Amino acid sequence: MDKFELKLDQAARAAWLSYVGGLTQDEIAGQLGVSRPGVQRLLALARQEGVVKVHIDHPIATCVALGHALAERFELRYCDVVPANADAPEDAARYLAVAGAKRLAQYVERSEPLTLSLGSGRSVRAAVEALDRVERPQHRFVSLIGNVARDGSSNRFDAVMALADKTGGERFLLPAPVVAESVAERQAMLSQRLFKAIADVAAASRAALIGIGRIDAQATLYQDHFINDAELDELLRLEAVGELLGWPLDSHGAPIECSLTQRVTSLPLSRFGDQLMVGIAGGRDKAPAILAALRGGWLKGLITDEVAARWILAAR
Amino acid sequence: MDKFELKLDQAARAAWLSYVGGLTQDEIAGQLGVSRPGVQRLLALARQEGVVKVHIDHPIATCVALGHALAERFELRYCDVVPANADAPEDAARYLAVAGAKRLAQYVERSEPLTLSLGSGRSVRAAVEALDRVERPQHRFVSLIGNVARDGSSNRFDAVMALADKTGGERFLLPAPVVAESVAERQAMLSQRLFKAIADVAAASRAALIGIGRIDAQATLYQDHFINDAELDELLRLEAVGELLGWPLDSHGAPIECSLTQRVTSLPLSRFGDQLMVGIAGGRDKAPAILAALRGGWLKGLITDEVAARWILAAR
DNA sequence: TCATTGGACGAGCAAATGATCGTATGCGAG
DNA sequence: CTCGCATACGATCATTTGCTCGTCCAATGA
Repeated sequence: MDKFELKLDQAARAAWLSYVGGLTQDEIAGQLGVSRPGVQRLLALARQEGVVKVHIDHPIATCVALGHALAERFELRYCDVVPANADAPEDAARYLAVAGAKRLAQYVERSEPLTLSLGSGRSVRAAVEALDRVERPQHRFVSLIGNVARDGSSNRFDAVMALADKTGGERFLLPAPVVAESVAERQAMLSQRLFKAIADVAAASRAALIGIGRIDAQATLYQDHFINDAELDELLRLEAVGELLGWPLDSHGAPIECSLTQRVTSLPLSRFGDQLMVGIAGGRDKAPAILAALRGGWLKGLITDEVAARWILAAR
Repeated sequence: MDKFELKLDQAARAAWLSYVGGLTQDEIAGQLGVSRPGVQRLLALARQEGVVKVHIDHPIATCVALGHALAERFELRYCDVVPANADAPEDAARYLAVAGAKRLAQYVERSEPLTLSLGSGRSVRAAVEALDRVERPQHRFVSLIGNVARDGSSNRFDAVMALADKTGGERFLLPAPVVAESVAERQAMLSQRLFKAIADVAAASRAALIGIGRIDAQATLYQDHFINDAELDELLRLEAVGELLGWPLDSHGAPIECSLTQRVTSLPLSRFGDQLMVGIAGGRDKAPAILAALRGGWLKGLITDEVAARWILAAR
């Protein structure tokens, strides 16, 4: 019999005793008549040779695996993947919100004063709503994207507003529409003292939770009338597939320069290099946009669902 | 969603990260936003609820499992089970011998002086033969069963002789036939000074490796003419199924008192209460005998093969 | 409203684990 | 036969793990 096979036999014995039998390495060493480090090596060999197979018998396991793969591929600090319930699509959105709320809670529950940024998107809003109410007046919450509608009214239902309401923290809202009417208007806004002050607060924030938008006829930017038909057409022509804070990205995640971007009032993406930008979005439709954001390296964290995760990993 | 299910979700996540992802509990704690002891508890829960399934992908695994089950059931210090190669039956005997030699080597290789007992049986002999030659003149080897044939000649091929030859150790042989011609002859032998001296050496031995014999027309005792037709018939009538050192046992492992046992010269089984008696035998045919020996509680170690192990465990 | 009890939580500690290093052992080439 | 190389082994140490205990919080009942 082969010398290597004999060793593998021993390794399999050791593996059984360790993983199934539940013995300690010392006991196994006694049983097999080798030293404790010898057992160590046998176990390492058994794992390396694939003799030991571990299976996690729970639906969530595939989600964790997907998240791990995404985190590895795109160098994320973390990636949460929630199950996509095919039977009840509305559940997926709720799962996403709960997962987002969990991450938010990790920050908000801390008692040291903290600055947190929030982007736009229904998912961000839903995450905030899923958060438990907790008194944290010491925190500051900044919106990274304008919350003024075309008609000049402030959006009462902004995520920052909701979060500040829930915690009693301070709120900092960008006093601007997402897209200015003209380049000159944008310049005027950006040079406001208040605007700069808010940008400073945002720069000091620990982390940011932002939505990821798609660019097509169902794009939020378009449906909420932040951009018009002509602007959408231009973006589609330039092959934009997604947007972060209103900044359009191509399929490789590179920012797209165009007439629209001359008038976007959000803080530039490049300003967030050192903070933990977390994207939250899910669903097959948003997958290409998420992939673009990941490829561009803009995100350090991601909260998504199984469907999007699978699509992205399959897209290579 | 159920509170318990949520916890199990978390537990499954933790289990995946730990067993598949290979993260430490500290890292998992960071990922999941719980304390390290929390992860500990989650992993314990996952194991307890059967979320984690470990499979050892190697034929030897079933052998180890069988051995473990036998050791548990019959309170053995250890139980080695070797694979039964259905294609090559002669291999089974060699495997058994190698396994026996391994256990023997554990004792023999020690440098402190050691006394070791050996019983009868082809398996014991084969185990000794499979042992590597090693110089250990400090050891003492005792035979627990007579090695004098009916014609008065000493059995040159006794296991003790072979082992002493291999190691240069001292040999102590019982100067008697296995079964005396008469009760009186047995008395005479047992009262010899030499006989008593050997019994004392045997009593001082650390461990004993003994064969397990079956009682039927193919019984070694009978085929080697240690007992005659009439004696075999008596044993069968009294429902003996096996023997240890010539002492017949019924199917529950209880010693059988009969005319034959009045003349057996081996040391009584009850004398070995405090030492490590290891049985070695395999094969479907010997399985009932092995089961009897186990049920009687005579053995503290067992070396057998897959076929016998399966039969014994199935016999309940 | 307050006391009580059950359960969860985290600090701290002992045991177990994985890894490194120096040493021994065997094997092949010269 | 001897040298050099490579491989394997076991002592030792840092890290990780499992566990115990005291504490706290929430639910329950008087």
